[in-house]
Amino acid sequence: MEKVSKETCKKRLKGIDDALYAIGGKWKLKIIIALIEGYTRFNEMQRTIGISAKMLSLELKELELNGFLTREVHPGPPVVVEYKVTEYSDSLQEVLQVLSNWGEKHREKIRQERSGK
Amino acid sequence: MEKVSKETCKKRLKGIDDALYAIGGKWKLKIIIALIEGYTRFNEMQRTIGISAKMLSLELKELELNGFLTREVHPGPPVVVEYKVTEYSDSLQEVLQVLSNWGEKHREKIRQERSGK
DNA sequence: CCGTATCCGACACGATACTG
DNA sequence: CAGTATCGTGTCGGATACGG
Repeated sequence: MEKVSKETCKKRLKGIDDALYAIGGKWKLKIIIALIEGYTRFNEMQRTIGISAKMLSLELKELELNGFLTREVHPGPPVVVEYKVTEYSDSLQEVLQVLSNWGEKHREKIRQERSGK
Repeated sequence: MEKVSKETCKKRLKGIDDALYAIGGKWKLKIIIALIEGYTRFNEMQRTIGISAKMLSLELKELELNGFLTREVHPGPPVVVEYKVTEYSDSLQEVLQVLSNWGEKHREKIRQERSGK
């Protein structure tokens, strides 16, 4: 012990790799949060997340392809487009929770360090 | 209910934002894993993670500045440089575990979908 | 062994304008 | 409202070479 465990290390690295491939980047997790919290419309999400239309459009397509959400077009008029999370996105709830909590605590730590100077 | 809860949404978005700022990107989590698993040397980590010397050097500096690791130089000869995780990095254990597990399951899901065609 | 320096391409991302 | 098109910029990150 004390020394490197190559197997578990490789396994964890691989897992992180796969996760980042699917949900890495600046926007994907945020979009999924917005969807989970109930946002369904394009412009609504754009404002909430603070993302450009271009990026949102691109990311939504990727997320749909990967099974995280569905895109429904309700013929109008007015035509309405709704984005909804799939059940599969629920598997991310724990990830979201843990990561968001950590980020919150981390921010708090940074804040204290700066005021402590 | 059913409708958007703006408060919790904003809070989660902010948390994710802070987290990604500190540990986002392609390499930081992987480096921390390698350190936690016991790797301490530069070249060792480089090979294990599959990262270029340039990026590893850059990321190590950032991680040190943010309190995730320490850099120890043991005068030689031969001179030995060791990188070690700080206690604070332990706060990431849960994040790492959850994310890595999710990634593993996700990969498995993708694999099955492809073979199922 | 532990890096730094330099060059370079790819692309992530933003801003803006425009369309049905 | 829900996007697409275009343009421009910065950063990411690999390859290579080099130095203590």
